[in-house]
Amino acid sequence: MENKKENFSEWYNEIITLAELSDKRYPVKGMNVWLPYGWKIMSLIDSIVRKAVDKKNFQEVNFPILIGRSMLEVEFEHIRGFENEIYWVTKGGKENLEEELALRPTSESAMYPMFSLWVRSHADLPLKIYQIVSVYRYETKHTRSFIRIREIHFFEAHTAHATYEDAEAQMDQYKEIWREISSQLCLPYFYDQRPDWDKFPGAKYTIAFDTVLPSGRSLQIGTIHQYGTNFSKNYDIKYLKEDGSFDYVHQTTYGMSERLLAAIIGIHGDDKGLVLPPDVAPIQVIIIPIPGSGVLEYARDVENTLSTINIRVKVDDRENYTPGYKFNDWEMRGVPLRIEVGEREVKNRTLTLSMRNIPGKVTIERSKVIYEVPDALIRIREKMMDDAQKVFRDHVFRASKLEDFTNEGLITAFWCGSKECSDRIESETEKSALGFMVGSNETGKCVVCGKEGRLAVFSKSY
RNA sequence: GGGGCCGUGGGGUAGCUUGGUAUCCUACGGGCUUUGGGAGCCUGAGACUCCGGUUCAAAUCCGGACGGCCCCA
Repeated sequence: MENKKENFSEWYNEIITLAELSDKRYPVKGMNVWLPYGWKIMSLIDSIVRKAVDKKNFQEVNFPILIGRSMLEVEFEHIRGFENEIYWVTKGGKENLEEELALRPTSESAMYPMFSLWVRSHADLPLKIYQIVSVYRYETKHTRSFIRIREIHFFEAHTAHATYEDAEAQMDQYKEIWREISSQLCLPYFYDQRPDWDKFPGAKYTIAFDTVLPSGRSLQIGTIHQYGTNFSKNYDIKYLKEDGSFDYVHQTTYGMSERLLAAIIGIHGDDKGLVLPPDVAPIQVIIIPIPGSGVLEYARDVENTLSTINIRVKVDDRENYTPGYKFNDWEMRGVPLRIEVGEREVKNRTLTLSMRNIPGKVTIERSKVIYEVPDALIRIREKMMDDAQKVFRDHVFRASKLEDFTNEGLITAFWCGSKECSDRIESETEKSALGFMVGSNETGKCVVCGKEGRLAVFSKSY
């Protein structure tokens, strides 16, 4: 196994193959074959997301993958932001299509013509929907599993509101949703308001959730966008107000992808392999029987008990592998909690527990398993969050001048907000502006030009 | 966008300079045996990315396609 700190890129690739998350041999560039274990983790991430947004009254929908050229090509900056990375379907069988069809790169242009039909009056607002689907982007930069791919597993929420204030309140609610999701995935982050030249095409403004991987490069793991009326004016989404007049709706979106999985792999993994947050572990508890009389029955009994309290548990009863092999195997796959049972445990009515991210083994009484196991899973999650926060803090550096931009990681510094100063920083340090740090009111002199600026975050990003 | 490196069983590789029999590790099937931190022995199956060229003969040399990796903008 590669060394994670020294050789992050190689380590990352290797663990994806070893843990059987995806099969990289598919012969079309940028396409990911999800293997059962990887897909299960992603599905668990999706269900956490679903639960969090459902609670806020979002409704799940599913739009078509194909978008007519005329729907996409409403004349404004949205399409120009994507035109270089759209896959086009130009033929049906042997015939050229009368209107070419795009594989959605994101779904605004698919959804908003329908929004225009759905929204009649203020009583239809707010409209809050989401979908979890594949979107397609013809990436020209080199692809990387779960980080830069051409078929993206995409969560996208879209809303429409009567007023800008309502849309702003939605932006705050997104942050509340993200706080819940990120704590279950144990992911630390900054909120950065993207510079105008880097915001989502068509948006009024974009706030990104940025984290950092052990390579020192930042990874955008989520974005929320305020559209104002930019899209509703182009897609004609109007509603009848109480006073009888018409007005355009104000819109927002929220996007995330399998980069969440990339962040989990990169941030929590170690030189033994994956470390999965209990909430997304396909197997939360693995029971390893050490062969002996009565052991297997004892193990299965514990498995049944844990199943009844909805723990994802499995007995590894493979006969052709030694316990030592199984220990290493499941640690590599990131299973949070292991229970060892042998004749010793059977005789004493005990269980031996080993937590993936906490050294040592502890012995508990068999009769207390339904309390001890959930408790251990909580401790594992808390430790993961603490460790991740610590590493994140260790990768954030404060700079007061350009010469301080030397560290591998996120740099915080004052910046006037101009493109010229950001370009200068990029050419001299390879790091570019992720944007102003949201939530900070600190002001000071721009590290480049010396004009009045605000606290911003810089990094080399994926 | 520009430049460089590379494609050999499922994975990792040797062989390529100097053309002729394809190496090892691992994983996989069968058998015996073992099992409290990656056991051992026996045995079996499995590969030169594709298309074209040179040649008596191509994994090896030449051209192209496809795919992968890295660096710079």
